[in-house]
Amino acid sequence: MPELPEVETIARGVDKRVRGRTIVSVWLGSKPEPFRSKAAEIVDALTGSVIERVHRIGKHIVVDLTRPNPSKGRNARRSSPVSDGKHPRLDPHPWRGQWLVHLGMTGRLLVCVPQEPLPSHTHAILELDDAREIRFVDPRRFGRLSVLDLSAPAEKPRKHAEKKEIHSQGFVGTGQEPLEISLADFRALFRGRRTPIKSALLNQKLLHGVGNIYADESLFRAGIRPRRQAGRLTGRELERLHGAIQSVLREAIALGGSSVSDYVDADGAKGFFQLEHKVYLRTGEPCLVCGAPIRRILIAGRGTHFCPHCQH
DNA sequence: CATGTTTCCTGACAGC
DNA sequence: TGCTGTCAGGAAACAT
Repeated sequence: MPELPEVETIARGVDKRVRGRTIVSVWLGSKPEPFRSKAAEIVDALTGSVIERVHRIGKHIVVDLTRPNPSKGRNARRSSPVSDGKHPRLDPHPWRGQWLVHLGMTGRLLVCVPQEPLPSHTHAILELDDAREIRFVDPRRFGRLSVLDLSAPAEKPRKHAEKKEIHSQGFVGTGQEPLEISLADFRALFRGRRTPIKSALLNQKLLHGVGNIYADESLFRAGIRPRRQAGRLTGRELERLHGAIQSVLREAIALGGSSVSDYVDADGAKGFFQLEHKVYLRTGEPCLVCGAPIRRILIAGRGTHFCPHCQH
């Protein structure tokens, strides 16, 4: 299941491969679940657009798009410079947009040549101008695709804008970045919350990017039991947790993420952080620090792994 | 508002 | 072998 380190790995890989390319055509599958925007809006936003950059915010892959010469009437601008046919000048006011990809549980974003056999559960294909394509594949269909039109008038709030996920400059995510948040802000996130710390870590409106694997691994590293009330952790414990989350995520990114179930990066390569897991999916196995059997409980419907001896 | 529960999906796996 | 049932889990929708 792709969490922050996996999404970061994929975004970097896709960026390296497709930055600067133009999307020539778009195919979307007929299953509706993966599409958060209307199919026509996705096709409109992507077709003919240049991929300026691919990056990560929370668990979302964000693809920045521009289109120097809008073709659709809705996007046309009076100020579009007229090309002289020889010198395609840079438009000072290009159409701008973003393609947002959430991989859910089983989503993949792959860059390959069209000759590569098409996996089943392929929901979107973007043909590029260098005869390669970007494929979105997701068997379980928990993943989501959407587009943002950043050139739309700012007066009328865009979709999701009221949820404060969208800034005028684009998608900003649902919560705070775990790798950037200060200790003071981190502490403030949990103040007064009675929910278990594990649930709070999974809440994307607080921190975004941490999922089940890294919540469990971080709590183990910080020596904190997952059922502890978030608001009752001591300052010292929150400081350990803040450090644990950041070190776990950084190490995982360095190893290309964790390949459990079927996670692969943009090249189809696996990560290696699953070899470093201390508690996740190790139910009944001895703790690597003290030897006590790792326990598994259910919190907020999620399998939660911890060492009953090392975590308090 | 805060928190807990249900729902969506398919592949993997257990049991017969 | 092949069927059926169960389960996992991110996040939105719904309930309390």
